[in-house]
Amino acid sequence: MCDTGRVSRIQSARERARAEVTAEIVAAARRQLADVGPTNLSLRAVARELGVVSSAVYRYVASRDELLTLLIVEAYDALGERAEAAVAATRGDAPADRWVEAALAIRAWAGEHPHEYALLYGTPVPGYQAPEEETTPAGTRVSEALLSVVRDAWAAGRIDVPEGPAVAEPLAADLAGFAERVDLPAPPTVLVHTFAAWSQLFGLISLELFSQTRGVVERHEDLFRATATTMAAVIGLRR
Amino acid sequence: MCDTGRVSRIQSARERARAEVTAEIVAAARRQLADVGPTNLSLRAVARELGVVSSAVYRYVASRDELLTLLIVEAYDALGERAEAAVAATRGDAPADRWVEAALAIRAWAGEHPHEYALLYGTPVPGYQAPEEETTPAGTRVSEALLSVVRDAWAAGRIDVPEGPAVAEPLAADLAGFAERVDLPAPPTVLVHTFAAWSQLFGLISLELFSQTRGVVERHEDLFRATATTMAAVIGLRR
DNA sequence: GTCTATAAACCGATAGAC
DNA sequence: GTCTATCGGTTTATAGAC
Repeated sequence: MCDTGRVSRIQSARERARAEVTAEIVAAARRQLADVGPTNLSLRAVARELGVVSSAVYRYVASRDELLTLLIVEAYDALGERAEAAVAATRGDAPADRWVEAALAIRAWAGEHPHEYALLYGTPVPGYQAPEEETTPAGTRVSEALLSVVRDAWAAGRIDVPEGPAVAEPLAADLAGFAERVDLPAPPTVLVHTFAAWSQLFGLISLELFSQTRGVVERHEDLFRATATTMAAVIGLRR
Repeated sequence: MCDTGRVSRIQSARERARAEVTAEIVAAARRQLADVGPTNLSLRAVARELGVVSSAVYRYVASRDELLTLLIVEAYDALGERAEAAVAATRGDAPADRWVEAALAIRAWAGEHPHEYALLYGTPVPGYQAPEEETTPAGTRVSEALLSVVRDAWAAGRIDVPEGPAVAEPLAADLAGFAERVDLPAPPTVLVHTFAAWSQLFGLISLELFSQTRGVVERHEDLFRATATTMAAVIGLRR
């Protein structure tokens, strides 16, 4: 009993050390991401930066792809946390304001971590397939945070369902399934608008970050806020 | 006179041959794009595919980066042409329908050429800076085609300017400058909505193509059409 | 768990013969 | 304009000594 206690304590110390080294490896990889991009991420370069020979790294990370997966999960979690914090901090505020604040938080994170954002929402790395079981939970957090704003508003009766043509059938059923899965019992129209707002948000961030708005406009943040506000209104979120 | 005529005819024949070979090189590069991505595009592999030694390719293309530029311009032109065709084909139709058709055309091209779309609107290639003088003219075509739908509608008085809060000042001036540059004398609100629609369009395409909508919904095209229709209404385009 | 050493590839770009 | 040959780098991943 006492023995197993000591053993497990020793093992956990070992595991802690292991986790620490792994964290250093991921940190070095994150720095590397910035100047070579995800497809040229190199285990050797990571080892070099850590002042260690490449084969040593293989004791902690099985392959280049696994390192990539670690980076992706870490980034999804960081972004998700940020979005969740923004949503939590605005509990009780007007739904439209909550949407805009969440959108701004996501954009801010993207601006601070452009290469990690690109890793998540940019071009997929050729030849790399993210293991869904590991990345999906983390990847869902951001969108779920946004969705929770709409869910809360709907539950509180603070969405003005717009008039307009009903959503036609093949899509309506599809959206009903989605509504059930995410526990958001709003009509299809509201869901379509939510998808529009969601894609607008990531769309503008990507266009900004990937230099498609250069020379078009100067006040990027103001424009972003204005479009996010527009989309909150499109969903019908009250202000 | 006769001599220079012959010489120039010979030279032009030579130039034609040169252009033909260059086209083959670009075509091979385009195929390569699909399985290694833009950052790992390799002059050597292109040469290999053409059954030629790598140094031979340098007679036609100065560097790997120049090859990338050729690919980008080609892709921008193809997409631009497609969008322009959709806009031209719907001349006289309801503005809202024109927007949706143009959006669908862009999405269709992206679906048919995912890797080229990713080259244009995905993560920038690290270490590569596109020469603006060469890529900008081609790159502008798509957005200009979309913008022309709004411009035509505005000129014809077929945009319903929505009520709502005025655009605040630093942004309003910025947008006024944009309006002037693109010759679209619409109020700031309309411009904000146009930007929202534009970013929504590319946003949803990117999210689809980069596998961020997997497991969320099935009827991707229907959803895309619905959101594009929504955004046309947001701009105020009549139907 | 870190090291040396190695295998077996890959790359961009250039020099110089033909 | 295509070839051979070369320079000077890069990579993933493994084997085996310590």
